[in-house]
Amino acid sequence: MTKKSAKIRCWLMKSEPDVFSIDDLQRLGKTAWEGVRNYTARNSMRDDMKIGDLVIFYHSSVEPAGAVGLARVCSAPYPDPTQFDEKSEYHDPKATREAPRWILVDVEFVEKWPAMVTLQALKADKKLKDMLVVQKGQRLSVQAVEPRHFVHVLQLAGSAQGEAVSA
DNA sequence: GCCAACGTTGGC
DNA sequence: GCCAACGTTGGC
Repeated sequence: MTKKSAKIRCWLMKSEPDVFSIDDLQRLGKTAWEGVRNYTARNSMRDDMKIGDLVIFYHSSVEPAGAVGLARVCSAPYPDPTQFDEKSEYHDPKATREAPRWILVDVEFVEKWPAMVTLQALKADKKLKDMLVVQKGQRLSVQAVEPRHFVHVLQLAGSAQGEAVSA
């Protein structure tokens, strides 16, 4: 194992499929990851994400919940335009264009998996017991994923990218 | 729909 | 700067 693999940046991003699903991303090709209103999640997008980083797309608040595909970061961070939009449900009256509060990145579609890897399956896998998404009570919507966890999830999913990422 | 866990706000 | 109250997330 070389140090190179440790430098792979991997993420997991949650979305409620009723609001925005992997199918929506596939159809659009890419999207601005609007509406994140949590500072930890924002900081990840603002400070740590780089163009080309791979993202597990996760469907939350749905039965069953789980990982459904792969996306890729495809922009530098920039202010979430919805914070300035009074008509948006994501409007933030405390944000100004001079001092934006909420920063996002664009993500592009990579692949949809043949079947969801359910949260239940993630929780049942001993290799993933330290993965953030399976921890009780955790609800961070943008989270870093350790490469060993990332690769394993892709293997469970039968991802076409799995081989390339682990190589 | 319930509610545990967590994050944010605001009074002090 | 503490912490109670409140609002939200998200699994179940």
